[in-house]
Amino acid sequence: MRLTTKGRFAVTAMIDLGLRSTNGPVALAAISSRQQISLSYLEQLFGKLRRAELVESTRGPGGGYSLGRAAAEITVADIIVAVDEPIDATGCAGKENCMGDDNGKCMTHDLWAALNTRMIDFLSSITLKKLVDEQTARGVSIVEPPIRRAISSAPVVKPIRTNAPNSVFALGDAALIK
Amino acid sequence: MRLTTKGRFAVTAMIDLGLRSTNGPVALAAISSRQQISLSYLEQLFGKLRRAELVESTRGPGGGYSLGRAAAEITVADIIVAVDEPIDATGCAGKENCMGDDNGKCMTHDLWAALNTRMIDFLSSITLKKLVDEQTARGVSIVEPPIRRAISSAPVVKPIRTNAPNSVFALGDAALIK
DNA sequence: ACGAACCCGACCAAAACGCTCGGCTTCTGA
DNA sequence: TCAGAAGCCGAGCGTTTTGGTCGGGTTCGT
Repeated sequence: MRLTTKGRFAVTAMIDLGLRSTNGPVALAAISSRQQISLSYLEQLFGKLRRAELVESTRGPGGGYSLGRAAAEITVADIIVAVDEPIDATGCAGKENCMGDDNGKCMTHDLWAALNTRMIDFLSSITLKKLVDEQTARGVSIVEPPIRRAISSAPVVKPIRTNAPNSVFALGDAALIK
Repeated sequence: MRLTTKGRFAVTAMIDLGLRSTNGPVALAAISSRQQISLSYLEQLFGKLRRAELVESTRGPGGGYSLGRAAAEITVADIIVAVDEPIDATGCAGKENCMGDDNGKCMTHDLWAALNTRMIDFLSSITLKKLVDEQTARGVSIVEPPIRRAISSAPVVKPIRTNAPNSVFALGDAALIK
């Protein structure tokens, strides 16, 4: 269970999807412009999400992505596990041959097993539906005009974003952490 | 709030420290050989931990590190925040000028603020004391001979470890995730 | 058939990860 | 007093991850 911006992007996109997937599939380009995530990056993320069967795709014009199952059945843990590679921090990769000098048992292994399951349990308790409801409660306007051949203006604002993994500004977190 | 092996190493080392810091400071070399973490890497981590006042250092022979305050007053969140760089996943780095096409409010920002605080709250609820107690309950033998000029053998086993951030084997997680 | 949308793989720069190395300061004990 | 144990510190290094671009495809509605 890793926790990076990648998983955060995925969760954000999934919420966006959950907010407007009531009437037909949602195109990635729409999510891209709304959430300011690069389209190609979204494609990668949704490739994994689709392989994890969290979303379904419909190709061709008018297509896009829809939720693979009910929003109440999708948890944050599902999403993060789907997009992030698994890590092993035990030092003894699952094996039991790990022992220090004086203590004959590997401490790290069971420790992280415990903490990891706690994390998963926690993030599994937060469903996508809960997050979506929070957003609608906060009054996010979901207009999504049922397009169907009506656009000509709105020349697709390219999301400007440096390729720096984390921005120099962390002031958003300054209030959060501590 | 990022969650990588870095923070895991730090927590592991802090538990090791909490386990044996009852009688005097603990040398990093001891933690290194027990937990199989490179000494120099430990030095970097403990540099940050010291600057965060989670540990105190005593120099000179017989020196080492001890907890900066009671183990019950140190949380996992404290440790992780101390060693990991902060990240910003909001897209709008704390500012309010972020708005999509149709919705005039930034969704991502408050969303991650909420989820982030939830994570912090959760990890803040786990104290170092709790983890240390779990370990002693599981019967970790803490012998730590009060050395004082008595070593000549035991030629400091160099911790072998690839410099791969996460090992190829993730079987430890296979049982944990899902 | 045009084009909207998903699909996919290659590639890329910057950053973080985990670690090494070398030199330094501080302090203890013989 | 002085060797050595320990913390301190910064430069650097190879690899992986991150976030992204590009170019080409395959479907499929209109």
